[in-house]
Amino acid sequence: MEKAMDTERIPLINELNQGKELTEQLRKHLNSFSANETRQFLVEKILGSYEKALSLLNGSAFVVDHELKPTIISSLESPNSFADCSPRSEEDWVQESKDHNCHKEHYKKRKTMPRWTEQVRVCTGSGPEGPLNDGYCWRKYGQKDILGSKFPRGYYRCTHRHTQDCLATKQVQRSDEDPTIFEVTYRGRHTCIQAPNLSAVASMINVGSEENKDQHQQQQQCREETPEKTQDSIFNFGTDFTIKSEDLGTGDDIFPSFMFPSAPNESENAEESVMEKSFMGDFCPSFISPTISESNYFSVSPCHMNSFELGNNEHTLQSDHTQIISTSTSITSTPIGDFDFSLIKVDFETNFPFDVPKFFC
DNA sequence: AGTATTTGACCCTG
DNA sequence: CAGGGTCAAATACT
Repeated sequence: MEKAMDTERIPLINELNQGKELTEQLRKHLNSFSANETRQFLVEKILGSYEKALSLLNGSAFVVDHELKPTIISSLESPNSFADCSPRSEEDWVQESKDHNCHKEHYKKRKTMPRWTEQVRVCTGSGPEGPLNDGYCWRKYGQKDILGSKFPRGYYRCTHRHTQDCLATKQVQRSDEDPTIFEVTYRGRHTCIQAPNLSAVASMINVGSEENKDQHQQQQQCREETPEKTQDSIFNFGTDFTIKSEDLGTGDDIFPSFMFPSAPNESENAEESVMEKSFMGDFCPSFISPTISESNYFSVSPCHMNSFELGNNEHTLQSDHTQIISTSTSITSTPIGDFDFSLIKVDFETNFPFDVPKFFC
């Protein structure tokens, strides 16, 4: 009896210890000039570790095998290292279940994938743009009319599903009562490494800088932006924005995000424009993760954004706000309260380039 | 030509 | 069995 308990607890304790160690390492990296990728990797690892611990607690079948080896950190600068030590992705079990022609198992596991919903309100005069873009590149793979809903539900999966075995998906459903509200349901955590988005922001600050060319190219792979659009958007950064979160008790790592306001858009098809044109598509998901203060409310003074107002941007976006109405209504993952908050903080502090001198006024 | 989206069919769950 | 979620061929776009 006692032994059985131990066999369950030991892996859990190991995971938690690992999370702690990783956090320590992350702290060290915060004080150094480590690459954002390194820090982001650590954050991913930490989250994975906690996630695994949670699934152990839940007895969940959601297995994320983050095997952190001490040597990994030293090779973090190599992008390949991410792939090499990437967690055992959900794709793996999909593949497994395919291989064994075991669809039932596959669906069982799919059911256990972390899932949470967020509502995004788009308050623009001419049409929504940007709010559904959470910093990741999504590819639409289906659309379905839902019984009782006026609007069809769109199904999206991570663009890097095949290249990086990232199984994150999301569903976008426009609200019946208020068409300006989009209900976005996320499933699964991103195991992919997306473009170094914050670096991209930095590169946009240093517009034209030669060394940032690659980053621009990489962003464009996401097919979300033309450089002009991106620039436009970052100017819009200058208006104030807020992050509001009511419930972040999920065990997942994406923490779907608030959006910065972006330029008005004439498009009739809200969802399309939202998915394809918004600036945030290339913004760092970690940065846009809601960093929650005690009051669950975080805002950044426009003053802090002034450095982005580089040009004579005429957009007036006071009414062009995107707001997360609510977040993270976790369905299958266990709320973890304060525990989660600390992770969010780590995430934010780790990725946000506060050390970029130009970022602040 | 390569990549993304659309859409009907298929499969699973409740 | 109905409804939801995913697949994959066809189509559109760049």
